[in-house]
Amino acid sequence: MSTIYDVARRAGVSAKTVSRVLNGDGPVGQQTRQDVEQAMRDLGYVRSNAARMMRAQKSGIVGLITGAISTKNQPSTQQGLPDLFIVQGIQRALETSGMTLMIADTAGRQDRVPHLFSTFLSHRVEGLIYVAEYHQEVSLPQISDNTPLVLANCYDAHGTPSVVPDDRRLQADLVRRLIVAGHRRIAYLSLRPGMVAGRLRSLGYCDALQEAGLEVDPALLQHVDFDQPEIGPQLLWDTIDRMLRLDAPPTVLCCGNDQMAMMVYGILRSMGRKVPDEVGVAGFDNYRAIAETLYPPLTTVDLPYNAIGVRAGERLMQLISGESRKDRSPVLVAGPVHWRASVNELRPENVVTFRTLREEKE
Amino acid sequence: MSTIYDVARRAGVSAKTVSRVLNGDGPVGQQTRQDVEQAMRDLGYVRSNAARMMRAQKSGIVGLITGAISTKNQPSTQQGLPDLFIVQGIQRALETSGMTLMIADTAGRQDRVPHLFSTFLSHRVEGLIYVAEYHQEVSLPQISDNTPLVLANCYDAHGTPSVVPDDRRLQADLVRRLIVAGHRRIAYLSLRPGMVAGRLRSLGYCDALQEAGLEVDPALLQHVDFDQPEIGPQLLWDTIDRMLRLDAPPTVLCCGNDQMAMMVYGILRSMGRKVPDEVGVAGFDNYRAIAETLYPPLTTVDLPYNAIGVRAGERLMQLISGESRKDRSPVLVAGPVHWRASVNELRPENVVTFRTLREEKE
DNA sequence: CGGGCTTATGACATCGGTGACATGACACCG
DNA sequence: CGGTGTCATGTCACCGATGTCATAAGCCCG
Repeated sequence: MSTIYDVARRAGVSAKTVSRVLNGDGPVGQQTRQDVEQAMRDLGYVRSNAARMMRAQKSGIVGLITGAISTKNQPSTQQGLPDLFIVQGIQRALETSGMTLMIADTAGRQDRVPHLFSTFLSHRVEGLIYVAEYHQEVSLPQISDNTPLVLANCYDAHGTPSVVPDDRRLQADLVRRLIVAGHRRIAYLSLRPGMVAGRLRSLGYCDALQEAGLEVDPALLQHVDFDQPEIGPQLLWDTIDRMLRLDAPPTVLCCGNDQMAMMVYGILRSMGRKVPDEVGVAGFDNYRAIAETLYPPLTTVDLPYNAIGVRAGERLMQLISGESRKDRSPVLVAGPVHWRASVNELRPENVVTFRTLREEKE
Repeated sequence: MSTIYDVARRAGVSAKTVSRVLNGDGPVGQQTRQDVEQAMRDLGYVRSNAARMMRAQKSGIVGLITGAISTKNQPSTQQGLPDLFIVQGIQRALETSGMTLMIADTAGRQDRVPHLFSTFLSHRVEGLIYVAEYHQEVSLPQISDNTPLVLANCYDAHGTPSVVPDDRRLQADLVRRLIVAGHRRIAYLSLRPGMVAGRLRSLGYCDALQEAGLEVDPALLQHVDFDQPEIGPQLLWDTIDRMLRLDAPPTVLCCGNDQMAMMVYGILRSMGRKVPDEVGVAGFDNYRAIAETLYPPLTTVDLPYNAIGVRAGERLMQLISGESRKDRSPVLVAGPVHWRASVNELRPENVVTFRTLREEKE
């Protein structure tokens, strides 16, 4: 691989002049510039980042740590997929700034994180992003150095800058939309409350009902460990069966996520219930491979992992450039509701806008 | 960030001695070693890769180019997901060798590839891997340099080392297993023949039938553009309807991939056909989020993207270390059949082993 | 026409780590 | 006891790009 010296020799100038052409700093004569550029082309010259960075003390590298890539095919759940979208968003955000992304993977072992941090520091990364597989609280080793760190899809107790999905608001938005469509008996099949997302989404469900002046019926708010290896489908079956036998059964089942919704489709059909005519189904995530391919397509809400990545990337760039080191509050990201054929709009006379509902209430 | 000189001063030795401790090359006295290690700990020293590489002319970095991360959420299909598993596999393979992975994304624009190559070369990567979103032939710009390149999930016309899924064999394995289960009328709903995978899988289907002495009935081998935006489901519906109305209808529908199988589930149910009792369904990919969550769970074959990544990583390491530069044939990767509840084993009297079938034939 | 200014270019040191080589202190051996 | 080998450590140059300062030519202006 050729160096500026090779280029300099070939162009008959000094190395410094080549450097000037490369960086456009000092003045360079018209002819000289052309000669140098020609020489670079002839030699297929590519500038060495390592040497460059040694002087500048800037690597142009951002480190990304994730469990995404490896934990994902162990559990059968879809979990871990999101990180990839987040990673994509981060890439997009960094692209603009000319940073290169270096990715490392915990391979599912949290204890490797310190080692990965260290590897990144040896590359003198200018910033770090930690991406979690699902919305959660994490506890990372202190990075001694003053390398900025941003958490994506997670947060910690020290107030490290973070970007997380606004699960509560998203679920509320979806439920509001169901209410607008005329639904009043809305069931919620929640994820384990041990999961942050499960808790927040349940809260969002309650928010929307209360805003509309509807009561939260405990019989319609159940959590189901649907992804338990053997018993999961059975638990889900039982819960749905119980709900549908209520005197006032739900007209729509809100599921903790799209994957649960897919399982619910199968169960409802095995029960002989038609979706959406007998009962509607809604998901969460807008996991398109599922939501759009299911029959009928699934009404769900977009958890914009991409946007989370973009925001995390932007946040990091701010920190690197020294701006806004102060702002400590986590960034919340939301997305749109996708209304598809899995939920009916109820008969017009029942359909009132949300606004109307609130006005009635007042 | 501290340097070896800082460490050296603190430990009261020369920089070279610190270097020796770091690399364990020359001999170092017991006490000296301890002093140096202590000093490194005190200062939180992390060695600079840039400086190290300038001397050694080794970056310890491997470049990875993929469209995976960005093209994936544009089309609604599941396409692009595989790359992530491949990336994971590559990570695993490189981990052992201490290489760091640098990832760049085409952001869906093929024309950015040359630029990405150049960025990587400026980091003096020791090797490159190009990962395609789906099994295909690609045509990449020549990398002038002698940096080794491995193609994963794709191949080119120049015989660049590559690792691809053995679609033909995988499909044949699955169909063989169906035959062992007693099925004789096996339909194949193929992906577009424009796709490499579609062609190869169809061939594999034929292979298995022919091996078993069964005839390939053109009425049972159809290709369906199931992921066409509007008409896809309709096309699929028509094709299945036609097949099921045959005098000798198929007992099992083999789908081009798991996503098509998911759609087929919905269609069969809307037709009032029970899976697996009236007709079986089989997929391809073992896309677990779908295959295991569908009800009933889907019989499919594992397209081991992970393994493709691992093999690609290993192949690259071989090339970097100079071994086996000669071997030009692509590496084919296969995986196991996953037998689940979506296909029945037919009545015992019909069930003959594959071996028996062949023997009968002879 | 000489001083001051701009433009174009080069010489050299420097970043942090490591290879090549040198040095000094012992130990071992004939 | 001198020669030879081994161990522990240091000195110095060098990798490639770039910041600092120097130099040289050309030009403007009083």
